[in-house]
Amino acid sequence: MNLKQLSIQLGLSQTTVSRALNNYPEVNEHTRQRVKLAASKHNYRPNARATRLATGRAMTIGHVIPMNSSEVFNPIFGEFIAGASQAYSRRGYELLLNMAKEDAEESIYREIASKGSVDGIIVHAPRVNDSRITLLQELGLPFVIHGRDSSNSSEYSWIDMNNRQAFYQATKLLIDLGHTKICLINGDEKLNFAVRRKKGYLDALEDEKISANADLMYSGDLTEANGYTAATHALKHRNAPTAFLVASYVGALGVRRAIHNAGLEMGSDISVIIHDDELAYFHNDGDIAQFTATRSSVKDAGERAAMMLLDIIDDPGKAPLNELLKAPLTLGASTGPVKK
Amino acid sequence: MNLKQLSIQLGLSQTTVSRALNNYPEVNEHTRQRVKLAASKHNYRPNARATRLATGRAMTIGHVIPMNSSEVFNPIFGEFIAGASQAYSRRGYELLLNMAKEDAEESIYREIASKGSVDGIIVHAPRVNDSRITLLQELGLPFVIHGRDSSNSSEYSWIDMNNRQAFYQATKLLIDLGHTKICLINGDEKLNFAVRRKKGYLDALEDEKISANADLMYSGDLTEANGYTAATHALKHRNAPTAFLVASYVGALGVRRAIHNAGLEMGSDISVIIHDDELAYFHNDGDIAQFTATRSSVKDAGERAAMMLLDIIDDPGKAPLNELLKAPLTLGASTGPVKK
DNA sequence: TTGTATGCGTTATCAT
DNA sequence: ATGATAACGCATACAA
Repeated sequence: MNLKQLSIQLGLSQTTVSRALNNYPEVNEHTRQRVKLAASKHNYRPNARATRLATGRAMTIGHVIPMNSSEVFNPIFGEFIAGASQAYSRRGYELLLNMAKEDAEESIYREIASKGSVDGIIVHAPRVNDSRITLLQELGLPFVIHGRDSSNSSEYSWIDMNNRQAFYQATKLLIDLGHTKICLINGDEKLNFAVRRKKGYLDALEDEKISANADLMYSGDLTEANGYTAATHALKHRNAPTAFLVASYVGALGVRRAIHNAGLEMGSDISVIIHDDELAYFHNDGDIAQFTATRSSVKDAGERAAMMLLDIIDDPGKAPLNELLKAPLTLGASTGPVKK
Repeated sequence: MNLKQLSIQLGLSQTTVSRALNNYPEVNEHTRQRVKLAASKHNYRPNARATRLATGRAMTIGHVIPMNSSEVFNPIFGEFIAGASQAYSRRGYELLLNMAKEDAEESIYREIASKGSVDGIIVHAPRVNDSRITLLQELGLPFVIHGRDSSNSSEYSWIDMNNRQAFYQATKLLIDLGHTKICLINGDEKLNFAVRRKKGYLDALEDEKISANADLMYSGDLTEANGYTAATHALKHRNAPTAFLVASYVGALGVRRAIHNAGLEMGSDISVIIHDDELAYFHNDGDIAQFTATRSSVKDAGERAAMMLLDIIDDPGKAPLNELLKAPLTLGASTGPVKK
């Protein structure tokens, strides 16, 4: 059933039927009711392909997720997207997922911009000095970045958490507890968020006159296995750490395994602080949370990012939007004073 | 730049330019080169909204992910979709993600079918006697299910792993090792896959004349926390299990935590077998795998499901496709003979 | 080998 | 308050 058929059935013009369904004010209320009834009776819905051509809007947002060589899908993306999806469905948008291979990146973005299957995109996992940002500014496609570049941060729209502050505060707490050998297990330091976190860690050490030790810093995809390997390695070091600062819950699961394997007890023998993205499959809850953590819901971030983007699309003239989320430090069972 | 402008630039008709770009054989090779050069020079790409209306195909596949009340995004979906995405990009398709609230399910599927923004869908997480299957058959929208209904399995297309067989074999191994008190920590038994796994477990017990004990069976979302809670509870039972059978790696991380908290050692004191979906963030590898496991790559399943669906779309007359994946049992460090 | 004319199913403009 | 007609940007049947 299409608009033409429906209008013939009703003895009205396509125009009137279309207007009735789209709630144009000028249409007679009785007519509107009659049209809507017939539409739902015949299960009519406007063809999206035609609507999109006619209006020039795709009513679709693209999420571009970089897939690196290891082709790993980070659970954090899923959660962020689940949040964004709520905003889209409220406002009649659909979500297109694009898993871009890093090597063909520029052409992928150019294609997205010119083919017109989306009205805007959310950019995930920005790198240090990410070339995508200037590219997207050139292309003129509305976008919001989950994260930031190092500079020029008010010239485009982004949402981010305060990575430096969170890791500064976490490191400070460990130092206050007497720890001086603190091992950082960080995300991939090609990515901007990881660099900011490292800076927070290093700044806190410096403020407390503790010299940083490169042997106690790891960087990589935050998988369980990588967390395990890094922590196991660190614990074998002649100057083994008494505390770990881990950039994700999933990575911390590997750290926890390494600690147990070394015959140590988390919280008493060894302290651990994580950053907790509040993933639904990895709740850090309970009477006392398992891990002391800086927390920030990545699902909320996704929803807010989506709303920002839709606002920008609705009002293309407006200035870029920026939002910096807090990540408060919450105490759990995994931290304690250093053992003498 | 659109087709009209490009064709004027070239002094050709839109038709010829269109044919040249779409590799129609009749167009002069020299003309084709000239057209393609101009197209890439001007960064021209056909407008997807127009192409879709003209061809009647969306070149897009929908993935419908049920979000239940807890609104949880399962990492397994992400991995499956990452696999599917590879097939789509090879064949020029895009991926639309639809996170459907369970309460409005029927209307969501009707809308997907009638609005025409996708050419087919992949259905995730089929339930027991899932009403979506007959609905989709009525609607006539091509679909592939990841999993199966209980019956009529050759009347629609699906890809699934042999859940019953996998869990039968795993249970059998535990029994061979002398375990009789085996605790099942299963997925949500509203879902079909979980029911099949339970059947494998129960069948093996029955074949070995071991009586099943409802106190040793848990069912729910396979989060770390739920795995922990279930295992902790089981270990406090007066007839505590000597082995766990866990339906996912993530759930098993919680089980592992519970075992450690109880002061037990996995592998020697307590055996654990998991089903391993081979998620990238949760590799069960190493010289000796951490967990003894039945394994089946859900990413591969996603890729194969996508290929099946595209084949069905290309040839609508063909009979439904079915594919049953094996999940071989591989030995790891988490199993051993029962302690006397 | 190229061009003309029509159609895809809507929305939007301009009349009435 | 309703209708006729054009426009969106392509693909394709038919003509040459």
